[in-house]
Formats: sequence, C-alpha cells, structure tokens
Amino acid sequence: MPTLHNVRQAQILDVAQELIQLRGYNAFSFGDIAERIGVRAAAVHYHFPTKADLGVALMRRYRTRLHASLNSIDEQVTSPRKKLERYVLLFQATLKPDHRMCLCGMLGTEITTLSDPMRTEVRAFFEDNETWLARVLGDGRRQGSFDFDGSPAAAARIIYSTLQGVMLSARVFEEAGRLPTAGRWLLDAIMPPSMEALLPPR
Amino acid sequence: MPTLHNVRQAQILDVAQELIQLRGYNAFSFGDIAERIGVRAAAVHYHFPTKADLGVALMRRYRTRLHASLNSIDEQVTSPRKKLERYVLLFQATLKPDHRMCLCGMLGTEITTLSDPMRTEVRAFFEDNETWLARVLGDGRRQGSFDFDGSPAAAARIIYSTLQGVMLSARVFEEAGRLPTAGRWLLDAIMPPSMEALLPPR
DNA sequence: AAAAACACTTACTTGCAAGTAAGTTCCCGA
DNA sequence: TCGGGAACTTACTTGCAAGTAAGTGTTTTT
Repeated sequence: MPTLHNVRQAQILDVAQELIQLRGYNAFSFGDIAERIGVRAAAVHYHFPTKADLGVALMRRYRTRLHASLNSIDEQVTSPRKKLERYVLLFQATLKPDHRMCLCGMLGTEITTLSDPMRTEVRAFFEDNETWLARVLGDGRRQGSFDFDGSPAAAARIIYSTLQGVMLSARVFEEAGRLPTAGRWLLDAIMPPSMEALLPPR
Repeated sequence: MPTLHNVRQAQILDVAQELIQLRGYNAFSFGDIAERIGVRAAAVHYHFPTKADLGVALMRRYRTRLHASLNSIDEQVTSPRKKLERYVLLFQATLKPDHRMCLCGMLGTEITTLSDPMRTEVRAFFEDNETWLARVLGDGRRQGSFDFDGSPAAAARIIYSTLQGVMLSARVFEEAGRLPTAGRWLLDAIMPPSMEALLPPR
C-alpha cells in the first residue's frame, strides 16, 4: 500500500515532471515545486537531496511507465499497424493538455547540462522506444502489412525522431493537431502499395 | 565596412549562439560569454542591455543567414531533389562539429520561458523553413519527381519536424551519422515508384 | 587642444537557487 | 507515557545571475 511518504514523493515527481515538460530542467527550482504543493523548499530536499537525485528518480518512473504502456499495447492489440496507432496516441496524450513536450525530448536538448546518471536514463528511454518500434516494424514487414527500405532499427529511429520533432513544432505553434496528422502520414508512408485501397477517405 | 563595434557584437553573438546550441538559453550567462571573449560581463550588457535583447538580435541574424542559405540553394541548383539534398546538408553542418542542436530546435523546447519578441522570431524561423520546403515539394510533385499524399505544406511540416527530431536524437546518442541516413530515407519516401530504379545501390 | 563619444572597467544591488543545519510537531510502537 | 523516527519547519550559507551606476582610458570629432 502507498505510504504517506510515497504519496508525497509521487506528488513531487508529478509537479517536477509537469514543470520540466513545460519549461525545461534548467528553468524550474525546488521552490517552484514547493509552492505548488504547499510546503517549503527544504521539504523537497528532504525527499530528494539534490536536483540530480530528483531528476534520476523522475526518469526512472517515466521509463517504468513507458514500459507499462508498451506492454499494455502489446497485450491489447496484435496488428502491427494498430500498435503504431496506439503508440502515436501516447504522444498525443502527452502533448494535448497544454502542449507539453515529451519529458525526454526536453531533457534530450538539455542533455549536456545533465548529470551522468540522468544522461544514461535519457538515452535508455530513447533506446527503449526505438527497440520497441523496431520490433513492431519488423513484425509488420514480415507479415506484409508494412513496406519500407532498410533495417527496422533504422526505420524505428526515424519514426521516433519524427514524432519527437512533431511534438516540438506542435508546441511551438500551439497546434496539437499536427501530431495526429503526422501519425497518419507516417503510417501511410510505410504501408505497402497493395493496401492503399484500405486507406480511410480524406 | 565592419566597425569595431560590430565586430564585437558579432563575436558576442557567435559565442551566444554556440552556448545556446550546446546548453540552451536557460543554461548560459553573460558571464560565460564575457569569459570566452576576454571581457567583463558588464561589457556584454553594454552591447546588449538584456538577455532578451541579445536573444532577439541572435535570432534575427540566424534567420537572415537562413534566408541567405535558402536563396543560395535556389540559385545554385534547380532540381527539387537536389535542393532537398542541399537542405539536409545545412542541418549536417550545424550538427557535425560538436552535436549542436539547431538554434531554433533548442529555443523551441524552451519557448515558454522566452520573451514575446523571441517567441515570435522562433515561430517565424520555423515558418520560413516550412514555407520554403512546401514550395520545393510542390514544385517537385508538379514536375513528377516527388510523390506524396496531402498538401505540400503538410509534407513540409513533417519533413522539417523529422529533421529537427533527428538532430535531437543524433545529439542524444552522439551519432551525427543519423542525419544523412534520415535524409536519404526521407528523400526515398517521397520519390515516385517510377523513379526507384534510379536509387543509388546500398 | 578641448570635448564628446566609445568601449569598456570596477563596484555594486537585488534576487533567486541549491543545499545544509538545527530545531519542531506529530504519530506510533514498546 | 515516553522515546524515537518521520516529515516537516525556520534560518542560514554560498554562489551565481541579471542588471545598474559611476567611473577610466582611448579615440574621434570639432
């Protein structure tokens, strides 16, 4: 069961995540967190001694949640195309409320200013995504529902990058609609010619 | 001719640009700039009263240079495909030396922390890119060298986003090679089937 | 030759951020 | 009921960052 301690920690991580996604790691302070949850800054230090500690804990939780989301997709749908559709929805859920960046897209740009353990976590997050995507893309191509050149790993890297980049520009223009548009475009781009008749009308 | 004043201003902008591309807007100070050019921080304030002033001046210069680069491409090559190849080279030139982000990719993630005039400049930079790309894509499709669904503007948005996203992951993994790979993939993705025989061997 | 403008400097203020130390309050188990 | 720990607080130190004010030496203009 969740102890009070863990509840508070989770609350701190929630606020920290929101602030980082909105402003970036170098533009939020322990004071900002404290103010939002109604305590003093020292209370935040009690739970996470340093900013780097907080960052690492946050990244670990974020990665754990990613794994849960990807597992959930794998359990709930079997078609590779449907998996990718669900995957794009994860990005939409992040972006939609208030044009948040993906936590890792944000930390990726700031990576040179992060501690070593945080850097490691950020890279691992990128890798987790690319690995999962590569598997789905490989499966899809093997069973004929996808068609693309090169290795699944290379395609995965590009698709993941595209989604990150689209989140960025959707944020810059405050046009969350760019994400679903790009998602459809990507799916169409890797669809074999033989299946194009199945596309929904535009 | 360039006055001493302008030389110093340019020098400050050079250092500021490098620092922002490497660390971000919220992770550099006037002191950092001063140290690198061998003056005191107040000297930087003499040329650019506030950080926001510096940022706006930097963005304006960056945009002017973008326009020069795009004009140069338009003058030097006529084939839409060759134009895109040259365009990708612009990104490579930015990324290559030390895994720098595009100045605007960096500022885009930090956009909520920027002054209004800076935000405007960042958005304008994105728009300039997308507008140019849309024109090249439209031209290319009209003359049969490209094939893609949807409006040229929509394709331009996605391609630009992809390049931004690829820069981000190339930086995260310190693998500059991801950019040319993605560039080739993108060009292939919008190439009509009839021309696939012309692809270079892999 | 005097004065004004230029490109700085030193010295300073303000304010915030990270982090620490030493309490204080409350609850819980022995 | 009393001791101890958990979850804070206040109060503090250190350090840096933005920005300002008042000089200083050098150069340019008149």
